[in-house]
Amino acid sequence: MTAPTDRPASRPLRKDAVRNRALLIDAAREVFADRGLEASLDDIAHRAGLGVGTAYRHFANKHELAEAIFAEAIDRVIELAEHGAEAPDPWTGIVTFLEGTAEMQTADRGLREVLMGVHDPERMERVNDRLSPPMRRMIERGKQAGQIRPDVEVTDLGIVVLMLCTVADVTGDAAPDLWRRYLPMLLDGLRTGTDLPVPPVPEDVLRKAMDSHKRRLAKLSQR
Amino acid sequence: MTAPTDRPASRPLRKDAVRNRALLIDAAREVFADRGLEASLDDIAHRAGLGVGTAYRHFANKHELAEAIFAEAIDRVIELAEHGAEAPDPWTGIVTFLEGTAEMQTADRGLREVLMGVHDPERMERVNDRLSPPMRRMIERGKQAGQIRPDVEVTDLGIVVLMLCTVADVTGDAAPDLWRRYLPMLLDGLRTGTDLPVPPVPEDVLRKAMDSHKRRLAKLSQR
Amino acid sequence: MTAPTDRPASRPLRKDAVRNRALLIDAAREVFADRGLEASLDDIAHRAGLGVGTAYRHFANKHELAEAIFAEAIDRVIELAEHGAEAPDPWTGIVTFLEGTAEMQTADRGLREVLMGVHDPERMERVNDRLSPPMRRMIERGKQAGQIRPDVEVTDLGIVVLMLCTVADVTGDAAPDLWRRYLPMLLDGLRTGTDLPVPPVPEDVLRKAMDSHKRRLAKLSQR
Amino acid sequence: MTAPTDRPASRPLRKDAVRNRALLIDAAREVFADRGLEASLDDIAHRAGLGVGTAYRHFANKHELAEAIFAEAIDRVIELAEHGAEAPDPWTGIVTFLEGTAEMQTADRGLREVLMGVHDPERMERVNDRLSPPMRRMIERGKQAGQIRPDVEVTDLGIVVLMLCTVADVTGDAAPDLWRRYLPMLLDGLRTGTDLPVPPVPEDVLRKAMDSHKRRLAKLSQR
DNA sequence: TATGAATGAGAGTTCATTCAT
DNA sequence: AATGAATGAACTCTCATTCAT
Repeated sequence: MTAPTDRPASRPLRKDAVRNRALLIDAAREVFADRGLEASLDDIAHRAGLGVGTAYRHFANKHELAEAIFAEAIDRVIELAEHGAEAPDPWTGIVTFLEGTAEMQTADRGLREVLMGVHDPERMERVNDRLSPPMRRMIERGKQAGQIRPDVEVTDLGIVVLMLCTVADVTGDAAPDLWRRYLPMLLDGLRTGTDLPVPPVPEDVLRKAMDSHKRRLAKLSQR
Repeated sequence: MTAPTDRPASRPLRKDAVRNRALLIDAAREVFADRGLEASLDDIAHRAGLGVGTAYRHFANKHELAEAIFAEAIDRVIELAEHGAEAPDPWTGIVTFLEGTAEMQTADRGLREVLMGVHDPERMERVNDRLSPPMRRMIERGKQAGQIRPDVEVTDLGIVVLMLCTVADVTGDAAPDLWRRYLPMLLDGLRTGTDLPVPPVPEDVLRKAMDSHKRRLAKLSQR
Repeated sequence: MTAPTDRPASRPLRKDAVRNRALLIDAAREVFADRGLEASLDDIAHRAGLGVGTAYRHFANKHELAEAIFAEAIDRVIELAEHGAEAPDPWTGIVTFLEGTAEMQTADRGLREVLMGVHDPERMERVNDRLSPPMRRMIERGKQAGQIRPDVEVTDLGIVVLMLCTVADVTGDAAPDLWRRYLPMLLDGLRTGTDLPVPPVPEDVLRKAMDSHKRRLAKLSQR
Repeated sequence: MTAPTDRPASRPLRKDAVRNRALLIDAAREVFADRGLEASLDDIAHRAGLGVGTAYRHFANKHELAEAIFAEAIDRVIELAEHGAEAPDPWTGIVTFLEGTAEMQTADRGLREVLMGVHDPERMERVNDRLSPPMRRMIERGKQAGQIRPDVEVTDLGIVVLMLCTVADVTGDAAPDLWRRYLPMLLDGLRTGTDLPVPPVPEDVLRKAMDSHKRRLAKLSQR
């Protein structure tokens, strides 16, 4: 019997177990921040002052640990999207969403990697399932308000985030705010600008593409 | 070292070595393109029809092999930059450079990864030394022609490439041309657009940042 | 040890313990029957609705738990032997004993494995101490009645059971009754048949042999 | 690239590699003999004075190593069957086959385990494919000569071997010849004897049964 | 010089057993 | 007394790198 990750609400976990789970998550955050998702569970466990087995009691595998760490962050990203979709002014909503997302990812390399895909594809699918609707709404509302060009699609929003994410990923601590320099460029692209020569990716195609991208990267963290 | 400098008629050995080096690089390109930088040296050597040992005669490391590939590709990127810097119309030069670079990276996953940074920082340094001047010229000429906004810097060009590169990396075979959709956005950003709220990164800062980024990623290939 | 010997009205605790012991044995039987002796104690405990720790309160080892099961089953086997030894017709007694034993083992994979030796040798010793006398009596009576050839020994009976047991073990659910096909062969062997070219094993030799056999197999369950 | 087990005849393996392969096989034989098939590859490699990696260069996994060790022995068992099938007197052929097989298994615990099924089911399948025809011929010829009762089937022969094998497995070194005592019993069963109350297993059913038996046991050696 | 065999650290994972709650 | 969290050794397998042939 493994991976109690989603215990439906059964027994509320012993006090020391709670503490150790927290220790593990803290340690994982630190270690992942230091050395990225390729760090070994052994290292994480020992940084937490615990044995490997304990890590495996709490998380079925590395994947789940990473998930646990970033679940919360992902929740907040989704919240950001939902807020963005409900903002009084659609355009402001989009800008706020993109800024917020980029800010979060700037602050946390682990999160960046996770959102860029070094992760379990299936769980990612679910994340996308939650992220798509508000993003779609943002776009729709922007179009209706004449703020977004008609040929923009949901996937464009995702790609924009991705590009900003890359900037943050590369500049890292050295220039943590550089992405802000490119945000307006991309916003302009969404809003006006010259014609876009290539049509957007259909959403399912993008998902599949990202899946295989992730699957590849995932091997790294799985080992 | 046996009778080194001057082997009158028996240079064929040298030729063999050259051929093997080429075979290795080709094989590495193929294998990396297929399976990314996590492919094993064994696989690469065998794809080249050689033994692992031979690979190690030519390259001290998996690192160096990747570098070699990088080197060749970078040579072509630098050529592209130099052509771009000499184009009759500065703006066209820039566009052509960016398109060419992105095209190259689209075609080869390994190259993408390598250019995105899984690499030896020092060699990268030298690459930048060669890439900077033409890129700087492109920008300067563009500014003089009034085609590029005055606050754009060399580093911006690099970042733009990086962002396009990410698009290609994620969409992969599923939508190999999608990056073209975002190129105009970013070109617009370079040309006109709203103000850029954050100043560009000084070049040395970016270099350092990318260095550490690379160092982190490099661990993957080192294993 | 708190106020041990004499707890006047509060014996319920003791009752609980008895119940839990039974629960564990039942669960172990089921799980072992399903998945063999390689099942984990965790699984068994949970099937019993108890914690692992509780299992360890009752049984020092996975060993001992298996023993406990063995013990109960062996009790029944011994009963079978005793009945067989007292049957009005000696031959019928033997046949009934062999059939009954084989039937029991057919029904329960765990029991089969346990009786085939994955077990603590010392406890086994004691089992043999109890099993030998009735088996010996069966043989003696059979000989006196002229139903059993004179050179048959107690150990032969054990070996015959073992052979039938193997048949059941291998055919499993696919042909749970196949062993019945071979029982008459072996019965014939006990009764008449050509000369047996090799003398029977002295009982102590067989015991030692089985001991080491068991010791080897026991490692499997010890892990 | 792994498991050169069946290299078609490519390069003939380096001299030291041949030596090490032999060392590994010897070590495996010893270790398996000592501690059974559950011994770890690590242990075997070190007993051979080699690193684990070397073991994995020669054999894709534990299975293949065991196979390699017993491949030869299995070949000899099959030869025995083929000789048995061609003996001038059918009955003598059968007896010789059974005796020979039992003798071989008596001498080698590892072989016993392998033939009893602690092994890769698929390869076992192939063994059976080679063993069935001669065994079938033995039976057919025996029946035609009136030496074998008409309701005996190929599977019976296999089961008989199995039973003898068990005897040898349990008595081990203590009474290595005891199985000979039971061979005549079973031979009588094949030849005359009382009616067999249960029909023989169809061959495919037995195979499936043994497969699942093996699969279960295989887990032990696979870990 | 080229080869590929050998190495061994290291990764992920499991589970019998102990021990704090 | 019962629980289940913690432990860590053990196991299989991979791969960058070295070195004998």
